[in-house]
Amino acid sequence: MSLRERKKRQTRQALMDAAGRLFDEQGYEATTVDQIAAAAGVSTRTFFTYFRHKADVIRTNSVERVDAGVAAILARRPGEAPAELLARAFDEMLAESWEMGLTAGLVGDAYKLPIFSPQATIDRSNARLERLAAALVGACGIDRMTAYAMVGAAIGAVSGTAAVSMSEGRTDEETLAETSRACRRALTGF
Amino acid sequence: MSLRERKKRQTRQALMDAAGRLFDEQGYEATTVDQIAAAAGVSTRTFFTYFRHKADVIRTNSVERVDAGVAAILARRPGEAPAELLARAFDEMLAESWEMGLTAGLVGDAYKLPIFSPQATIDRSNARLERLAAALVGACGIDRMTAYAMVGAAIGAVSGTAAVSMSEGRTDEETLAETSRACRRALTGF
DNA sequence: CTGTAAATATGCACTGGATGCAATATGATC
DNA sequence: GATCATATTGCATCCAGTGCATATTTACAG
Repeated sequence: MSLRERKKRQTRQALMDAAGRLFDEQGYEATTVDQIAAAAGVSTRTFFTYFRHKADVIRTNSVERVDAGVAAILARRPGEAPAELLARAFDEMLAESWEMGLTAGLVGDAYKLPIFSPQATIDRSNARLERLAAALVGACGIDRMTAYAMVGAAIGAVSGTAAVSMSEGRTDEETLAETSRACRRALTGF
Repeated sequence: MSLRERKKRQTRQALMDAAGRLFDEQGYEATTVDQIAAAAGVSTRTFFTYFRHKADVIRTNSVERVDAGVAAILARRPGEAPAELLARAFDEMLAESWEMGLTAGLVGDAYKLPIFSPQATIDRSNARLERLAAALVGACGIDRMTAYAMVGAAIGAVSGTAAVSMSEGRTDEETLAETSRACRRALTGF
């Protein structure tokens, strides 16, 4: 790997680390991009060459987690039902999510559809939805609509459960178990 | 109703009308709050006394639609299963949503959990999730966690389906039917 | 080692959303 | 009509995000 590439990764990581630390310390809203950039030792302008939005510095993590989910889907066991396969994939993602200490990283800010202008393309933040759904279509041969509905339902169930679980002060382990269960129920019926 | 109250409603409605028209004409992003306020004949600052955020001028509609959903839940038929009840409630909301011409109004920007800072309260935009879940708990006596998971799954399924349906250029009627179906499947199993 | 081209980083100006505050206007009340 | 509460407004300010021009750094050829 070239020096250039190494430096880029280094800067990117420094920004993510600084952001994570500052968000933990002072909360997301209270942290400015200026602070993150300063803590990472680069200019504010440079932050935006690495991340489109302030929130992207978080989502990038989830992108990597979605990789795990996609991988799990692609490793489908012969004959495995789509619902069960997706549930397993979510378990992978959730586990990794918590390992990284980003409690709601996977679920937070999950959707951001363009509300008006039908011609608007789906927001980047929907990339995870799209990737998982596409993998599911490829692995199981189900139709797109169903795949999107399944992934949407799973994310929604996880999100809703995480919200209530955290608000009730559960531990991370409990929350993890609850979200996993909710995800399965969303896919196989309540 | 007092003159004061009437004027307030009038101004509020004028802002919502202006926003809806401008959003339709030029898209959400391209429309500035300045334009909305000007079109409604008030100052920019006044816009923010009526709506917290630019997006609220839309969400207000969806709040009213959630009213319909809550009402449907509260009118539970004796012995009706929670999943079926919630599915019916979503049908009400979706139908009203499309009637109002806000294609993705119900689903767009559905979740916005506070990602970090565990002590942060759930974002207002989750109000609809909370209201529906609370109604479901009250009407059926199921536990909170399950209720949140169900509502989350339903919203997620609708959201995911709407995204793909719109991106494929379906008509509103088709999208409505697809989302309704997806919602049911999320609640009763894929 | 040096000069050059490409990629990166930075500063600066500017737009747009959002908030706080103080001043002003308007409806309610007596 | 005087007075009080409430709305409205302008203004200053903060922060996210973008465009553009400039400077700095890396890659690479000679």
